[in-house]
Amino acid sequence: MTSFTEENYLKAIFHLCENKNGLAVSTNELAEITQTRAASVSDMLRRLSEKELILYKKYQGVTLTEEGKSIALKIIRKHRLWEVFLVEKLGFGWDEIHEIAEELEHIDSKVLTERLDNFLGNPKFDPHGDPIPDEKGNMPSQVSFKLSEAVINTELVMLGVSEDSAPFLQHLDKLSLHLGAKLRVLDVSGYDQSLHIEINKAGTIHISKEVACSILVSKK
Amino acid sequence: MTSFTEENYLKAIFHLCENKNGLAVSTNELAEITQTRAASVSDMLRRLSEKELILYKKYQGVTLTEEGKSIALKIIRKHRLWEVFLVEKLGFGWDEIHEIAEELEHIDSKVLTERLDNFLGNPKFDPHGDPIPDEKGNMPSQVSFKLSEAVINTELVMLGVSEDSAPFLQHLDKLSLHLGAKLRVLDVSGYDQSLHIEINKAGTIHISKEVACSILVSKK
DNA sequence: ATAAAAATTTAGACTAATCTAAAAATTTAT
DNA sequence: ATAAATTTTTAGATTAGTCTAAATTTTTAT
Ligand SMILES: [Mn+2]
Ligand SMILES: [Mn+2]
Ligand SMILES: [Mn+2]
Ligand SMILES: [Mn+2]
Repeated sequence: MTSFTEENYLKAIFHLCENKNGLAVSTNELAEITQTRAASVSDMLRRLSEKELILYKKYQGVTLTEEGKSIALKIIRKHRLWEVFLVEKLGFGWDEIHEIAEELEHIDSKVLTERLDNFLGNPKFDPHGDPIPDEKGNMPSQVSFKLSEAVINTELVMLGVSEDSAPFLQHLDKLSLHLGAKLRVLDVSGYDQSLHIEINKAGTIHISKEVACSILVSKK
Repeated sequence: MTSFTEENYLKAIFHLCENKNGLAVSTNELAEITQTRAASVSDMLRRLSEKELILYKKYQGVTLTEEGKSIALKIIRKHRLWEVFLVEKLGFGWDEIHEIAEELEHIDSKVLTERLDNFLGNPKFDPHGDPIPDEKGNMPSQVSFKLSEAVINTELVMLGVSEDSAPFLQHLDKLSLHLGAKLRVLDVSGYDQSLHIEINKAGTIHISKEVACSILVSKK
């Protein structure tokens, strides 16, 4: 059995690896993301390694074994399914769900997960646009790029966000930037790289480079 | 903050107290219900007492303080709401939900609980007929008595069960004994006190005294 | 009223998860 | 290539929750 804590570590390793294209994750990175000290991480890595959930060479960072990856994907599946539930069924905003899903993701019942998935209509993406792995851990793929890298005047669709802090998501809400919105970059400032964009052919707004970097889009 | 474990102890004390009409609960009773040893219980009681969640005098048993009771009722509220969700929304049988609800009841989010309550239509009773406390901890009350104590030939409605083990509930399923069923006791055996009962004016069955003792009914 | 039995608590030990401080290894800069 | 800085690990301690075995208290039976 994997504990609540072990599951959080595996998930953190998975996410960090993902952002680094498979490169090994460092102790300090994990300490930061799990809100603990490096010493605690070292100790946990030793234990996860004994359980063969990670590949770990002292001082050389860590990656997941197949089994570790499989567990991480199951947690991520549950996290994202519960997020869909919270938004679609209970009417939560996308900025309010992360902490609750952090707890729900550890509920240990295969049949519950599969029934929930069905109840929700087998969604492929969560409310932040993140892909929901299937029972076997396969992620639906979706080609997307940062809004900040879009070609001017191209028709775009907003598919996701790469940050999910509440303040960021609330900021997007204020600007009416929701998943599915049709976007078009009208202009990029030469001074601060802020973007002037059109939303749903209706109005236009200005957004900072930082915001544009965290918005994921595809060509329409 | 109360831990997962502390919450389970408080809930156990609440339920045991309930069955004894407010009398103090013994260490051994708690050890049995929490699946631990008496020594572990003693230790936990010392800690809960320090937190002023229970009234505890060594060797004299334990009762809940108002605060302890309030926490226990919040957990029970969540347990029963999640049970309704599992049956009404996800299609689980009443025999499959207890263990899952044991985990879900510890999810700590007031707003989640209240939104779930609304989503479910503010149910007053769970799938086993047990009352769901409201936000303030008030239990809806319902007068019921054991089927084994019913007067012969009276019209009855099945309101709940006082045991919720899967084998017992599955046994009731096989006999088509569901909440809301209209029952009538036709006869009680002088030999083994087994009952001959009519269900929904449709058919009749024989049930043992033990089963009849765990079925709660009211006059129609 | 004593002794035996049962229930409960204490003592001492263990594991998981964490911490701080110190030691060791690796990386970076001169 | 060596020293300095940074990262990581180890050592030793702490807390929650559990256990077994022993001691203590309460209850029951003679
Ligand atoms: Mn989590
Ligand atoms: Mn998400
Ligand atoms: Mn529980
Ligand atoms: Mn129930």
